[in-house]
Amino acid sequence: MTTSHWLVKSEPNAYSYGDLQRDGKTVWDGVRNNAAALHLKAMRDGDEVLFYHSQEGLAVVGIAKVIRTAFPDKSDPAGRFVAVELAPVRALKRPVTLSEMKAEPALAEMAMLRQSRLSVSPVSPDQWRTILKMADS
DNA sequence: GCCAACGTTGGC
DNA sequence: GCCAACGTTGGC
Repeated sequence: MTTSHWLVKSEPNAYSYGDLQRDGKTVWDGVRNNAAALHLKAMRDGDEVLFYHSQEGLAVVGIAKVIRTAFPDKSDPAGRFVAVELAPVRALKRPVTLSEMKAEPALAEMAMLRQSRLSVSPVSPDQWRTILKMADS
């Protein structure tokens, strides 16, 4: 079975990568965008996820993994959206900032750069490798 | 704080 | 079913 790679955004003052490390795992709910929800549904157990801090930090700071695939998001009264569960893997040795990512030609096609408001987006194997290299991790 | 991008809502 | 108005996200 092949694993895929993803990127999720979170405002660190709402929920940071440090919070995920402290908690050990978390329910990734509250996504209210159809494109993002499709990506959540495509996640498989063990898929690895870049954790990006939006608003403050503006950088990929760590790696998480999917430990529970999509299930109904209890915080959605209409019952249309889904959540997954994530656990921390490791913090990056060095955060990779948005400006570095924008300056890297290998990342020009990255979904999160092309559509800045998308809170859950796919990451190709090449993009994944590039970002880890930029993080020295 | 401002504004661009983009999704959603509601009048017609 | 179209499209203008409005709300939200997120970078600057």
